[in-house]
Amino acid sequence: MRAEDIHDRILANFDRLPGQLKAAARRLLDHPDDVALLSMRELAKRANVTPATMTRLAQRLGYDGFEQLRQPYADALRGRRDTFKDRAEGLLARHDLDGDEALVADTLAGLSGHLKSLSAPATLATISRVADLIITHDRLFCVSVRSGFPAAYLASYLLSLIGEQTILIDGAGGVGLDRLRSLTPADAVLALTIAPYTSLTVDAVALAAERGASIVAITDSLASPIARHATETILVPTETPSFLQTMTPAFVVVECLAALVAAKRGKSAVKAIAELEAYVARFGVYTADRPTKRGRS
Amino acid sequence: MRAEDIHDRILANFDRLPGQLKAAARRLLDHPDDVALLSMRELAKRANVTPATMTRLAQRLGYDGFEQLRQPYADALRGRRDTFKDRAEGLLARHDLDGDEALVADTLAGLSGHLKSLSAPATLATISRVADLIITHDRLFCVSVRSGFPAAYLASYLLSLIGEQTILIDGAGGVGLDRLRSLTPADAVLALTIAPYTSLTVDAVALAAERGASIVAITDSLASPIARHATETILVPTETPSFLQTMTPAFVVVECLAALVAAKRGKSAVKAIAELEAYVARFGVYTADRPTKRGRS
DNA sequence: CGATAGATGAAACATACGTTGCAGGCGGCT
DNA sequence: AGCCGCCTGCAACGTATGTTTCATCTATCG
Repeated sequence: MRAEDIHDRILANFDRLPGQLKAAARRLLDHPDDVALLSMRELAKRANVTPATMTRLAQRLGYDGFEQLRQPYADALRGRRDTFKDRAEGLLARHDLDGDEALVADTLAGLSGHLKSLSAPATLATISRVADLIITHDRLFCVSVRSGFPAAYLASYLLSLIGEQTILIDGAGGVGLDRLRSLTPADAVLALTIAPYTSLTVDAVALAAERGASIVAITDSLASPIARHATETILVPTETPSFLQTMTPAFVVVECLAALVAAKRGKSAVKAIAELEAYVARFGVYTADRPTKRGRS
Repeated sequence: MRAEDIHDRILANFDRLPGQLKAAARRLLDHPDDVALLSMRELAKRANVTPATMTRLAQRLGYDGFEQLRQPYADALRGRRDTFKDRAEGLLARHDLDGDEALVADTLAGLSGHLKSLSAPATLATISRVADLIITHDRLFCVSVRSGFPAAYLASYLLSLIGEQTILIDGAGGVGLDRLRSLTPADAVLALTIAPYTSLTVDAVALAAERGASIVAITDSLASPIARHATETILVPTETPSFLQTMTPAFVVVECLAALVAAKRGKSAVKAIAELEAYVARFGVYTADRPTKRGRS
């Protein structure tokens, strides 16, 4: 039930309400923000009404008590962004109750909510700035290991595809951060880690900060050790109904960044792809078995 | 004093804060809405912290008590409500977004639609069957290169995390498909490629079919060369507003599979994670700078 | 007019709140 | 090693919360 529904319900019965309840109801309609942010007693005082009246209003509207009535107002203030909260009770229980498919459906619904939260104006603006930042720097070093590695790899892969100079740092072969030696202020670093934070990524950012390179942090909190050194920080949600965390929002951010850089580069990006494809085709990387002529990667 | 100022103040002192206060402060940074809408005790519980710690944090930041700290967060919430309402009214009128942000917003909207299409009953059922298939086989070989590689890596990483036997085949080091030599009908192969299809992946599937292994194909068409040999096929959409294709749906499918397998494995999955974390901690893979001492969110 | 059902306010109630004092524990310093 | 200082969890405190009870008041109808 949403706060607006409560308002509808109030208005439907408004004329039939006795005087004091009417005054109380009016207060809710006129100052919805107060409902979640003030105590019920304070609310009653401002409506010139006894505390008991507020409880009675809630009951008259069909709720057990005032607390139940308050909740929708709180949700409205949040912008109803937590999709997971109500179902985050254990994964195992859910599996027993509703079956596999319910778990998957919940996960998908939650991710959908996360994507929506990424389109908050502030995040959009940050992503756009980061795309510019990538374009205006010589090289982009992508750093991440473990769960964050797929996104870093994808950033490196896609941006290379469209002609950017990128270097993937994943600690493979035990070379650690050796490749960061050549960092200059003309370079940028894209670092990605969520709690628990990986040392390699954190060290890379610290080093990059020392060298004066620009730093883009994709992470889960402003308090993250990599966020505090970063030029730009993109915060990504990671909660799922399971105890595993999701990297999908980070992955999506990377895809958006690539699309944005491609758009800004325009024709030169398309040309870079065409060249690479021709180059790669000679080595038989791709099969001849293509479904139609439309596809490309 | 505004909530943002508080955040600045927190970040300025963050490194100097003792562990528990850090965990508490982190909660404020990451969930500012909760500060005004939840009780302090509830807030403390969610940060895995004693109620007293919250009071102490407020005092350390220069406030008399928690109530004083809460007020700015409440103000911020009231202020934002108006801007939210304004946006909700002209949501489709995205003209105010500049080109960059519109592109990102469109991409996100498209992905959101793709996620919804994944929750079609048929797809849900397939994913569930694949999870069972993984559990009932000895080992899982994850095969993919190029754009699909992140998803294959993630599958291998997550499933290993929860105790499954997985082997990642990515052609690194030029060893190609050598590791598939040991394939038996008791093994399963998770293969992933979209048009243009990569030879390595297609060859791997052909080989696996010969050997009688079970095959899960994540791909973009029933006509895909890997779909035709597959025991189970999961179709993923790949279109975006850009000329780049998206791997996000495939990535999401993998995360769902991992969650499902974890749920089916139950406690043994949790135990596997705990063991691995203890193991890995000895090598300093993770920094000490963790949000709480107990747990992952 | 008297009876009665509903509305109202005051006060009592159990509960949860935010805070504080205390004692144990850990790490850094001489 | 021994000391000191700072964290930290626990338990208790006084207070404010939301609810309920009860007595009083009001309005309506026979």
